[in-house]
This record gives sequence, structure tokens and C-alpha cells, in this order.
Amino acid sequence: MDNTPAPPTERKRGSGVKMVYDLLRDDILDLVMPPGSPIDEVQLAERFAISRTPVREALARLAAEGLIDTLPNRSTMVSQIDFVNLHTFFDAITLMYRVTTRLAAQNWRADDLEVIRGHQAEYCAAFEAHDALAMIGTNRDFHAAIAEAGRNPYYLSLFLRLLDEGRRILRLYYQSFDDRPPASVITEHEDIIAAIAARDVARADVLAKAHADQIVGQIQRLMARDQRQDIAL
Amino acid sequence: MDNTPAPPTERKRGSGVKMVYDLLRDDILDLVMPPGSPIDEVQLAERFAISRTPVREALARLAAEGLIDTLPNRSTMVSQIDFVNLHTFFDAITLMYRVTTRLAAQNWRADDLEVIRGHQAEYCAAFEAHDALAMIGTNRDFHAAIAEAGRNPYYLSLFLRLLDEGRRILRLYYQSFDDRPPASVITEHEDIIAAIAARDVARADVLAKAHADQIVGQIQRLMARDQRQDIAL
DNA sequence: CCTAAGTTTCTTGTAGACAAGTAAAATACA
DNA sequence: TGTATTTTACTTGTCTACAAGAAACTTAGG
Repeated sequence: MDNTPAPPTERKRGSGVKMVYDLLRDDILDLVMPPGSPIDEVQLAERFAISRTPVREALARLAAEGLIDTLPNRSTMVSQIDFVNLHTFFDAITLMYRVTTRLAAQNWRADDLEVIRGHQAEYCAAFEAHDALAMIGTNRDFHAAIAEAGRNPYYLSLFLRLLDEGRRILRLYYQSFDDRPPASVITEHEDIIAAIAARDVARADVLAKAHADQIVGQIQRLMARDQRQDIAL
Repeated sequence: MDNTPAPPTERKRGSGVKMVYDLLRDDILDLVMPPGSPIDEVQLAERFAISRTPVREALARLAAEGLIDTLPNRSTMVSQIDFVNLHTFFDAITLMYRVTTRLAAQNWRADDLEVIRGHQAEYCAAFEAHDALAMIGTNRDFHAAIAEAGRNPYYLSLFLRLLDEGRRILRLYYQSFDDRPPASVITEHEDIIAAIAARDVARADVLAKAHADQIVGQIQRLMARDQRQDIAL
């Protein structure tokens, strides 16, 4: 549990909140802290060698993003993944895939493509290494970069939230493949880049939707399989 | 400035944050505190007769929503309205109008329509009274209720954020009309309700888009007029 | 009179202590 | 032995005090 490199009592003034926010957030999204894990303010404060005040501030931010649930006057814990309403998640993320990719094709500027291609290269590397965590992370960065090139902060913020929540779901997905997902994702990414570069909005839209459908479909298949197992015996 | 009803030193435990959050938020969105207004923690703490801790927590939430800007170690103030990138706001809110109205037509259940019609009635009352603040508020509640009936929490949260940010812009809009906007909005609302009730998704979409276009168009016309005035002399 | 360094003052960030509320444990009672 | 009640322990919410950083003011030097 103690992967914190014990800061040498030497911190910058506003760094405490960011430190615990970032680490806690990663731990939650990477399922290091699975849904339902209790979160103790005092424990966190001791672990980071800071007081409870900045810890509470970080927890408030995580609560605002829905990553942790707080029962007033009682406990606070990592929020559950809402499998029942997962279709609303799929619906929203599919739309955001489409909208952000369309806008990127319309609005990209010179350096945007470099950044996007860079993330795609990183994704390929992670794929070769069969590193699921890296794949999830770089995939997120890839699509986030596309959304940035689209230059709509409102879409971007919702999309980032969805991509991050998706990290938790994708983690389960990759686990079921033993960290060796189908290679099709890479060529799909390449095609999307090409459509954006060509400023072909219609094609970008189609490809984004196909990409989203492919991922959503695979996850839904996985979930259906799990349900069958539950019923099987 | 002092419209706070001085709580009789008798508060419930978790109420402090909510109190200052709600009031500050309303003051910001209703332009009682215009963009750029400085926010002082100590002053707020004294005004509500609480300590700085809950005040800071409320401010953190407002900052997360982008309603206030915090310069580290320096001051914090009401965030500016970004007129330059206003088109991204219009783009996003138009899409959310459409998506939420479509979903409402698909997914509404018995009591949803009652709630929606209730808000529409309130809007009419506010319209008759030429009460701009009430119109903005009830209009927001009307569309929020539709989004709730659509039952997608991700769309709902983005839409709420956009509607709330819109309150600041609409305030300027109504001011320019001397709180007497065109009556067309009411019939548009009625048509939308009818389309939803008939589960006519396509028509709900068309009406929502038309409604959004109408509002956006009027605001853009207003802004263009203002710009002309700026250049005129 | 203008500029630049030093000092003061103000605001924010953090710490540690206390209070209130909740759940579990212990005890009393039937 | 089972249930109701009190007690205890623990967690969160709030408060006050202190420390650090930044801007404004003061003052010295050209």
C-alpha cells in the first residue's frame, strides 16, 4: 500500500492538494483502489506527511467528479461503477467521440497533428509491450489530444470525464483479454488521423462512430459473457 | 451587500458549506457579483458567522465548476465570461438541447410530464410578470426537467453546467429587452412538450434545434449590435 | 523627480485541536 | 439466551492560530 516516496519534509506551498489528488485519482481509475474501498482522511494525511486540511480539499474535488462518495458525518469511499446504467455512459461517450473528432477535422492547427501522432506512437509501443495500463493511458491521451484540437472546452471536459471513468471499465476489459487486445484498434486510430488530416469531417465522424461502436460492442459482449457465467451453474 | 439573514448561531453540522456555496453561486450567476468581483475568504466567513474552512471548501467547489478563478497565493475572483469563445458554448448547448429532448421523448415516464408542465406554467407566470430573473430560472428548470426525463446523467450534468453558465449570458440578453422578451419562447416550449408526450423523437429533435437556434441567434444579434456601438463613435 | 531596494501588510495555505455525529461494543435486563 | 440501552471509539466537520508568498507602500539613492 505504501508506494509514496515519503517527501523529504520539503514541499512547495500549494503542492499538497495536487499530490494527494493526483495519486488518489490514479489509484481509483487504475482500480488499485477498487470501488467500495474506504478512504480515511487521517491515514492519507499521515501517509503524505501533511495535515488533514489539504487532504480534505483533494477529497472534495474527487467527490465533485463523482469518483468518491461521501456519507455525511460517516465514511467516504471509492464510488461504485454503475453497471446498470452503463448504456448511458456508452451513449454519451459515443457522441463525444464523434463530436470531438469532427471538430478536430475542422479546427486542427499545425502542431495538433504532431501531438496526436505522438500519442498514437506511444499507444503502439504500449501495445507491443502488452502493457494494459499504458494502453489505457495512451489511448485516453490520444483521444484527449483530438478533442483539444477540436477546441471546444465544454465537449473536452465531458469527454475527459468519460474517458477517465472509462479507464475503470477498460481495465476490466483488458484483464479479460490477458492484456492482449485485438490489433484492430491501431489501424482504426491511423484511419482517424488520416481523416482529420484530410479535413474530411464526414469521414472522421463515420470512423469515430465505428471506433466507439467497436469498443462499446466488445465491452458489452464481455459483460454478457459474465452474466452467463453467473447464471450458468 | 448584506442580504444574509444572520443565522441565529444555530446551524446544522454540514450546512455551512452548502449555505455559502448556494448563495455565492446564485450571486455569480445572477450577476449580482459581476465577473471580476474580488472574493475575500475572511469577509465571507464573517458575513456568514463561520470560520474560513467551510468557506474555502465552498470556494473550491465553485472553482471546480469554473465559476471563480483562483490565483495561487494571491486573490480569487468571479471568473470572466469568455465572449471570444462563445461560439463553442452555443455549439455545445445546442447539441445538449437536442440530445436531451430526444432522450426525453424516448424515455419519459408518467410523472415526468407533470414536472415539466409545472415548470412551463411557472415560466408563463414569470413571463406575465416581466420578471427576467424568474424567467431565466424557470426556463433553466424547464429544460433541466426535460433532461432528467431523458435519464442520462452525463448529458444532464453537462447540460446543467451550460444552462447555469447561460444564466449569466441570458441576464445580459433580458436586460437588453428591458425584461420583455418575445413571446415565441412560450409556444416553442409548448410544442416541445407535445412532441415529447407523443414520443416523436424526430420532431423533438427538430424543435429543440429550432429553439436553440432561436435563442442563440438572438444573443448573437445582440452581441453584434453591441460591437457596432463600440465602433460607432 | 524618478527608480530601486527594503519593509510592511494583506491574503492565502497549512497545521493541529476541539466538537458533533454515527456505528459498533459492552452492559443491563427480561 | 436474546434484546434493549448505555458507553465507547472512531470519523468527519469546524475552528483558531500560525507560516509563507505576493503586492503595496516606504524610503534611500541617483
